[in-house]
Amino acid sequence: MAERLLRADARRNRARVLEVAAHVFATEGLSVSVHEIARRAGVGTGTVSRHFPTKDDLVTAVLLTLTADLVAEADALAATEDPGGAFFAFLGSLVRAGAAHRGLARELTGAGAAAGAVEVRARALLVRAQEVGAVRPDVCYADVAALVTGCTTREGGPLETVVGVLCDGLRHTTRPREDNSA
Amino acid sequence: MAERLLRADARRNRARVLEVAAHVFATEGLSVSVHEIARRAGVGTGTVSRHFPTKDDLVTAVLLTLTADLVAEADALAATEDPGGAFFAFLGSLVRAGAAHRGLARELTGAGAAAGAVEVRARALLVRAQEVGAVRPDVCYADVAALVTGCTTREGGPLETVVGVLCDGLRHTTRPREDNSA
DNA sequence: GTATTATCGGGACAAGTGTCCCGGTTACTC
DNA sequence: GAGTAACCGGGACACTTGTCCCGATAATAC
Repeated sequence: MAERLLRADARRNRARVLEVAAHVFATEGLSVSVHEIARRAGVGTGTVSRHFPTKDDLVTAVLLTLTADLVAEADALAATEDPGGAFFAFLGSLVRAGAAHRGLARELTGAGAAAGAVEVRARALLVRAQEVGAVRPDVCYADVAALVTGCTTREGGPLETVVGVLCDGLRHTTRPREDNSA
Repeated sequence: MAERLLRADARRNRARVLEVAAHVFATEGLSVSVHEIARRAGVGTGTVSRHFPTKDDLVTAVLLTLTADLVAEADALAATEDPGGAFFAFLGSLVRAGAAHRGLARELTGAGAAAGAVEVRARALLVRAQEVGAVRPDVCYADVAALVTGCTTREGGPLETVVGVLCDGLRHTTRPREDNSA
């Protein structure tokens, strides 16, 4: 970490830009311009450009702050004794995080540089839940990611219902059919 | 319809632009420029601009050609004697249509001018399926639309699994709880 | 307090977008 | 087949976006 080498005002500005960007991306999507972010953060466009040479760098940095919490939660859940409960709990967290930062929802579950850590954990939780028979065995991570992304697009209402539907659908199983694959 | 007033070449060009736009929007999303669409259609940008004064007009026109089939199917299903089956069948069609035209998926279920007709039918099918107890009563159309949109983002694999998960989750019900609302 | 140097601000630039317009061409009418 | 008007092509324009640069400024070391 070379953060200590930054000057005090530079650290402040960097943090402020990151904060504003997170808020703006969450509420208005990734299409907001860098100029607008700089304006709202009260800095010049050059300042943003220096800390985050590319818009993609800015997006990645915002994603990193988001994924940190999710990664920590996933690791905690992975140590749980209830693989099914752990998976479904993380599913809810993913949806909530995605819905709270709508512009970044797709990137959250994707294989981007920042979200990779989340994906790895989500995959592991899924596999573990499937091994104990808590989640139907025919779904793969891409299926779950797509469905989660969809849930995050639910606007103007509570997320509980969509998450509930999703969990019920993933559960193993509506009607026991334990041995239709072996 | 004033289409008969168009000159022959104008009709041809209009159809060609529409065709190319549908294909391009489907495979590369709405962010493709009008210039690019004109180039691929082998016409000038002015030609596109005249038939569809605004890019939004072009998108709407493409959506209209898509929704026509869906509307017809929905009307046919609405006359069926199995509300549950009708709803789930239409759900599958919606997902397939959305996945085949990824750039327009969100607009398909939305309240845009062109997709309104689809939404009205989907709402009706949902309500009817809920009335006979085939679909859990706590979901609303916005929930379904969000989940369908998610399914359409599933890339590189078969859609059957996600649709299956979605249907199982929506079905009424994993464990009967008929009277928790009344 | 002064010198130094990292950092700032915002104007500038290139690339890309949607939209419009005009001279030329082609299809339809008689 | 000639006249007319609708239509075409693509260049032009205004605008936005991401990125870079440079003179001005303010923080840090001594």
